[in-house]
Amino acid sequence: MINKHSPLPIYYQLEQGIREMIEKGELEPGEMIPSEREWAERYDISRMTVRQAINNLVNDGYLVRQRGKGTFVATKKIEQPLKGLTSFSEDMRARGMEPGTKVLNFCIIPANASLAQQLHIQEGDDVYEIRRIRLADQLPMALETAYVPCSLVPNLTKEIVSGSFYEFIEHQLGFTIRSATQVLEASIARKMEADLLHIKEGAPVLLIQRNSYLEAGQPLEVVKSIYRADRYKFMIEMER
Amino acid sequence: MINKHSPLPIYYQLEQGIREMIEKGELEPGEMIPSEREWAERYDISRMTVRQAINNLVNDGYLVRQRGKGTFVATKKIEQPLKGLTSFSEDMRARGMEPGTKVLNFCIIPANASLAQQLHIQEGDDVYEIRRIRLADQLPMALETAYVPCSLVPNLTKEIVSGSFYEFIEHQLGFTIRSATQVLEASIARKMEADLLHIKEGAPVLLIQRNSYLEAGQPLEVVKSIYRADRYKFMIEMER
DNA sequence: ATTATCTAGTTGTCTATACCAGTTGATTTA
DNA sequence: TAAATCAACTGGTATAGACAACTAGATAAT
Repeated sequence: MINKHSPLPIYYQLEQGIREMIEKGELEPGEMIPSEREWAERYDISRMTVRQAINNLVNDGYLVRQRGKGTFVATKKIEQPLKGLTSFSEDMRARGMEPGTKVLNFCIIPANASLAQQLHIQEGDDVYEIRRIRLADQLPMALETAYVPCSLVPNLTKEIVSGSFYEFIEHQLGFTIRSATQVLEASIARKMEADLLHIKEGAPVLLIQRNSYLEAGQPLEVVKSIYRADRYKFMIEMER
Repeated sequence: MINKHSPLPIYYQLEQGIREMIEKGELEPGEMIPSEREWAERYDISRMTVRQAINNLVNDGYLVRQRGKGTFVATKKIEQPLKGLTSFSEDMRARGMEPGTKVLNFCIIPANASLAQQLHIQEGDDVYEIRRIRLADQLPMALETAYVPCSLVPNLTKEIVSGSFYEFIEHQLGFTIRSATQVLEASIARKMEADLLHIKEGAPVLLIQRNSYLEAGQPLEVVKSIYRADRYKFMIEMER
């Protein structure tokens, strides 16, 4: 595994070797790998050199160190849980409520500078503006305004957005949403929003902006939502 | 900057010191920092020890190495939109602000039913109750109440929680936080909270409850925070 | 003037060694 | 039997030194 006369650094050769063993399953998750001193002796190299290899693998999440015990193959590769990346409809069903939609407005407008930048299009390009009230068990839950480039979805209709937009995107168009960023912020309801959500002016609301991206990082949509704070909590699980 | 007889590792002291210099602007982005040999000579420590400190800062995105030329302050701080788990201190630093803490209250109380259930302990078992004001650039950012089982951290002191509790947990105790759940909710500030946060009664606030778990799923803490909505947005990135 | 070389600086790699600190299980002691 | 001690492991921190690879600027040779 180690060639001292290779132009490649020794620590790098060892690092690659161990990584390969993990990926091939020769070292199983949770298994203890040979100790640092053992590697050093086996290949007649310095323990510090072994540490450099192992350090890199620990930083990459392949290995976990435990002082006094040993170094172990990480049980889970550092991967983001896809939890939380759900549509409004799925979200509501998961909460045991029946999702619903009322379309307030469906039109095509030219993108302003901010939208254009976020959607990776030119300022002035056509985008759909979709304003909807999202219901849960027939009661208002959120006010939602979505912006989608017309070029991506040329044949969008008001009928489609009356149901689940995500289901249409994923099942009819075959697009896959790869990633999303969400920004959450607390605020208080203004008069118009309060009326639509059936709450009082000044009542707390949760603002959520979601930007969704397809495979190659292509932006699909920008969605700004206003949730009733008395009915909605945002929950997220994180692992590392 | 370096105290050789401190219980804290030398490389760690240096790492903190350099990070501070960057954050305070004493070292500007793009600027070359003193060479490894220079640090070593200045504090009479080994160059390898200096390298360990610098390595960590490079991994954290604070510094960039250039072989043959030197080591430089990174031009752009990697904006890490809470991709993983970060402490309040890390979070604030990532936002370019200086974290701070003011301990309001530090005491031991018996766990009520809800806490006991969440922390996997018996009702009535001792837990620390730590109430702190978290500052960002010397201004109140959040009001935080943490509950930690005394059995897990028998020797917690007010001094420790005046700094970064997470750093203590991970560095001193060797615990690793494996996962966490967070629940976010919008609300409005009550009188007392408003006073402590220097905002008006009725102003919007973001409530965040975080439950953190160690390796085997052992609950470490329950933290309830109240963030000023005018200063704090919660951002999350998701992939699948 | 241009080119080549040298030199002094940087980081990168590697060694051999030392001791500290935590874990575990065997051994001794009470 | 139970508790305390010990010994042999583990990774964590730190040292001093060596040479390689690379960079930039000064110097020498053409």
